[in-house]
Amino acid sequence: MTKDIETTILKAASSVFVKEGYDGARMNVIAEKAGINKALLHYYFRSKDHLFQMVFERVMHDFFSGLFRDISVDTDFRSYLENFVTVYLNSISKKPYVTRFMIWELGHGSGKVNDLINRIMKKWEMNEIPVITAVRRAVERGEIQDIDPIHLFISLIALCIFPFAARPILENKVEGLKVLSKEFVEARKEAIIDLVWNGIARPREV
Amino acid sequence: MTKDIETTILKAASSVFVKEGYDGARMNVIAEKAGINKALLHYYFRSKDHLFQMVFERVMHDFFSGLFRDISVDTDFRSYLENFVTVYLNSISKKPYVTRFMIWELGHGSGKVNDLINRIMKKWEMNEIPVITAVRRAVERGEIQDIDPIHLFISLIALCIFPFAARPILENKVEGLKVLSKEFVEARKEAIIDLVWNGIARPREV
DNA sequence: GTTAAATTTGACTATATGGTTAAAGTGATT
DNA sequence: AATCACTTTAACCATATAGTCAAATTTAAC
Repeated sequence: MTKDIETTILKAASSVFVKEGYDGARMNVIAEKAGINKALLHYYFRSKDHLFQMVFERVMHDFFSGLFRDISVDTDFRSYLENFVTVYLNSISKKPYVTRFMIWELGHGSGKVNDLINRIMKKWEMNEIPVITAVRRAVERGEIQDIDPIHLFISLIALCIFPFAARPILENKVEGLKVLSKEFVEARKEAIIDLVWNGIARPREV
Repeated sequence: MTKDIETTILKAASSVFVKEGYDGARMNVIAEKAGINKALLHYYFRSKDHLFQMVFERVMHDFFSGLFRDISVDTDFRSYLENFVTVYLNSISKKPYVTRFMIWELGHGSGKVNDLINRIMKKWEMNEIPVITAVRRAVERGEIQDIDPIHLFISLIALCIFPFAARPILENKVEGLKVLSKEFVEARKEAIIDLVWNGIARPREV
């Protein structure tokens, strides 16, 4: 039952890394949590670095490959937008620890995430980020205004991921806000789609 | 010249903490950079923790108090929006290391930032985040649609800060993108204001 | 110019922690 | 039951690094 103990370790390591960060994580804590001792940890995963690599890879690959699969549909842009936002928010709210890893990465040069994204894109034979392609096409088709695809791409990701990344601050400052609650996530979907599609200027509404 | 050497140390510490993060930073490197030795560092700033606290406080207080001052104007919402985006992007692009500290904080419970924001708000006698107030009023005045102020607040911050936070990833994936360049910052301002105000839907444009 | 206080240093300590090792246990295969 | 590979452990090691300290040096006060 080698497979079993390895996944046990990976899960234990995952939870510790998410909670404490890479530097904060202690190998003996991980071992303890996995019900084994430190030497065994090094027997299965050569080093802390290597173990982290495995955990990180597993979590991120899982997340991104699912995401890339689900947003690569070719429809009219309004539907694309709705699908993108829904998929992104569902994914991230189901696995909020992904943002923890993202944040850790951003503080450490982001090499791993960049590699990972490049690998996935190569595997799926994309030579451009799908959102950017979708925006470009929508503009060409005249479905939406002449928007810079890169800025819209940045904006979409920002609108989706930010509440989860900044959760500790938001929940402290906004009374009663629960970012991970189903209510918030649903409201957020609508808010984003509405904002992006319609803006806030008054006239359009009546 | 005590004051002088203290600020010298703070600057050196600041640059090291920004580059290496708290855990990555080494006291002897900071000392070296400040042109003194380790013992002196502890003579002036009791401990690493304490030193970091000082640096963090200085940087963040500087940033936030400037920001809060400059966005607390009461005008029509279109002007408010333009001013907010301009001020935010100018501030953050001038001091990109602030995002590093933010990111560090997000990975460590965010207690310090929360305290700081609370302190500043108390000092300025705010009992609500100014953006939220501004949105609420604009809705009441009928200047903009009936938007949830909290979501718009979240969206605005997200749109502004995200490119700087995710800079390493964005610059890797988007050929030639230089987030800190004047051109990008200016383009970003326009993109945000335009998106928020008008959305992307086709009809309005002609 | 002597004394005292503040400042500065090199050398040291304590400790946390990632990693190693040698020996022992376990179980399948013959 | 002997062999052999795989698994597990307790005890140990090496090292990085925050923090200390007693002595030396500079500065200020009289």
